[in-house]
Amino acid sequence: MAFALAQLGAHASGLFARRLEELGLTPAQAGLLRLLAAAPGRSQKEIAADLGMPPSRFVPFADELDRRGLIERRRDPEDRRRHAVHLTPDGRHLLDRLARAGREHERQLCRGLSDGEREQLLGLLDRVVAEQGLTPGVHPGYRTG
Amino acid sequence: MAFALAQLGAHASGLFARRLEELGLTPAQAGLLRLLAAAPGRSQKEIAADLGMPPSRFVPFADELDRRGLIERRRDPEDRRRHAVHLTPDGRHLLDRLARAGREHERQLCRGLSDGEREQLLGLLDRVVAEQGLTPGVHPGYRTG
DNA sequence: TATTGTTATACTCTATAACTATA
DNA sequence: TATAGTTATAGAGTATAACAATA
Repeated sequence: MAFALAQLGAHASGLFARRLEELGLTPAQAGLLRLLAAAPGRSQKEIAADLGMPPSRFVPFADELDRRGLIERRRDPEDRRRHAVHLTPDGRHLLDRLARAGREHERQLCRGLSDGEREQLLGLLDRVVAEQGLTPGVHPGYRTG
Repeated sequence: MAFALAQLGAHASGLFARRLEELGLTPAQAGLLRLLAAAPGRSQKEIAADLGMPPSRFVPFADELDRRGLIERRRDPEDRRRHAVHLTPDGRHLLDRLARAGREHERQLCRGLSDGEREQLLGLLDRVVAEQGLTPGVHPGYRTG
């Protein structure tokens, strides 16, 4: 079972990464966009910590998306050292396309299962997620740890 | 469901990687040991292709395990260009410990499920594996592609 | 001349540490 | 003096290309 889970997890991640590639995004970039939608306007340092990267790496990482007009930094007038990071309208639009890609991805993985089977599988997976002490809806990617 | 699979797959791989670490192995090194047990005596070039790495990378990769006495290269007397790669007795012994670690890993992931539920889950996962066109028992790791 | 294994070079990615500006 | 952001430097890992031995 461990093997089937690892195999399917890699398969699912790989397929989704390919869909992201069609949108011009890496998984990490998509993660930042989602994070900004959920919690806009935070400092680069805070966001970098959430993403598990040092601030020095966040800078060029954000530069790329900034250059493409998907995010923007706004200097905090209260504390001019802080750069609050926000989605731009273009970024929000791309996030919509990303959500659509996610729904198609889900359909692609579930094909061949009946509705009942799909619910049954999801129920069992959720049981294992809980039993393993994982937080539903959050996963740290494939880093070691 | 895609998310739960990716999350659990990463979790399972991460836990197993930690067990391997206790044996002093990376996942790639463990993969080579398993491959040598299944198909001993092949050339470095063939094995490198199976593992998806260029021959130039296989050399230092194998050097490490060679230095630790887990594998050995034997020059093919028929064609002295070829170096046939084999497990040593120490390598076979480590492979036994690896198999034990795998069984413990499996138990750890299945805990909290009844025997019936475990079989049900495994059956559904196998269905998805087949539906997605994956080969049971083989997965390429988390590389892109 | 072609092939196996090896070494050398160059490139990418990343983290740590130095630096700038604001506080 | 301390902190947010940035830039510089250095290290690991990797692939491509050159090389040596054998066919």
